[in-house]
Amino acid sequence: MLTHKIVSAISDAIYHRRLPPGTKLNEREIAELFGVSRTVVRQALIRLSQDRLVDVSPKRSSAVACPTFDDAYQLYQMLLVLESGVIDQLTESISAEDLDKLRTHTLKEQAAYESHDDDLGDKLGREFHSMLISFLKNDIINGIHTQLRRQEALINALYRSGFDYCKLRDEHTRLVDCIARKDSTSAKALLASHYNLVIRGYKFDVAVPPSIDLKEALGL
Amino acid sequence: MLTHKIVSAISDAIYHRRLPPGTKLNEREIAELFGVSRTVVRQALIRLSQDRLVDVSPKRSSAVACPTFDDAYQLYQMLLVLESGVIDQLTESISAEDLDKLRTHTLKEQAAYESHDDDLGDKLGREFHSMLISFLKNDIINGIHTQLRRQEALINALYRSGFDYCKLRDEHTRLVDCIARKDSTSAKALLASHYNLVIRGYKFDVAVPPSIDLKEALGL
DNA sequence: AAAATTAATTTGGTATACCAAATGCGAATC
DNA sequence: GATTCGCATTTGGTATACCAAATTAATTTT
Repeated sequence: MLTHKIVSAISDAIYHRRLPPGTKLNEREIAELFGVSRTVVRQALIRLSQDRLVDVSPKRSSAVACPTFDDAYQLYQMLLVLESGVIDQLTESISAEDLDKLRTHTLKEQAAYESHDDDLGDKLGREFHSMLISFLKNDIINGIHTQLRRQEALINALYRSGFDYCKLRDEHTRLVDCIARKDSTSAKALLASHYNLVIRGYKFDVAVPPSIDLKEALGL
Repeated sequence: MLTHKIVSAISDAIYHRRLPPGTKLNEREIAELFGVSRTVVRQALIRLSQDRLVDVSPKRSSAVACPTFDDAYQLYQMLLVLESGVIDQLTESISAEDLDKLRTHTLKEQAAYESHDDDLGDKLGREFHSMLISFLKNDIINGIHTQLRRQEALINALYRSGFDYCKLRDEHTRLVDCIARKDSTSAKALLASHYNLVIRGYKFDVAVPPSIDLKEALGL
């Protein structure tokens, strides 16, 4: 299915911040870039808009979504709600192996931090949350979570300034400890302050994202 | 936008169990029923498939989704996770007016039960959960929740046998009490047993849903 | 008569064509 | 010189057309 190919390409480009928020997505242009018809592109844009990755207003050009600051708040509230609920479930049922996986992961995060590899640390930090969710083995929850993370990428592209990676990494380690001793209350409190920290790291003065060459951003 | 019209019509028909799971959705047939082109129908089906309301396999006719029993379990786990997280948030911040709204609603549920109006009781029972979620005023969470409830309708159509409305209604009342005294632990325990009860009410021997006249089901 | 094979028809995937609304640009006006 | 009006162009919404895969029906073969 060609549609899927285009959805992946665009959502990947958004996730890796090659397509900044606000970028106009002209249907004919994209169709030509991929060598397909507008029909397919249109279907792809519909999917992406349902994932809140692109804004589509009638008779007006679609564009990479520009989440407001309120959108960001709501997204992190949703992530908090979701992961809190997951932690409630996991503290009762998590296996020893899964706990080990989490611990191993936090060690990797620490290593990335110590070698000052910010991109890697960033990636690992996100993977930590995905890993946590995946332990529930619930496809619905996993799907929704990855969808939320894609939106987060968009928000980061807009609002993120420098992060305090050390602090975040440390919180992941402590979170694992809470889960290990089945202390879901502390775990959730930690999670809440974690996300608060993330939001606080945002800058309000949004720089208008530079316009971008579509062809290059999509890797074509 | 014609697409939206068709999405609404189909998802409404599914939600109100006029379109049973497994119903074949022929693109040309639907196009003709609505007096539109297949292009539009196809776009609608893509949206619906992303909401897990229709299954679409390549080169094979789309059909109203037939969730497995495992899908049902995962859905209720998701609902539990989501609503647990919401309750965590609400117990800290719910307003007196919102609490009143909940209480008023449970009274309505009781009235419906006493007058043996099962359909109304069912409707009110679902609205209770939606109301709870809506108090967070988070569009993302609301959107995902309504999407989940649509899937639930599909599951009910397949697996539901008789419900113990009395018990469910009573649990809603007790849930409100827990929230009122900010006892989120009990509230969540109640919610968990609530959903367990729902699942337990399901019957395993799935009757093959009767085939249906599309035109009638879509109200055309 | 049952099973397998093939021909006919249905049906989904994609491309192209057409229309109308929106955008952009240039000229005319104040 | 700034603003506004109107025309040209772009661009999204929908319909139609064509192809290939899948389903069904028919036919043949064992």
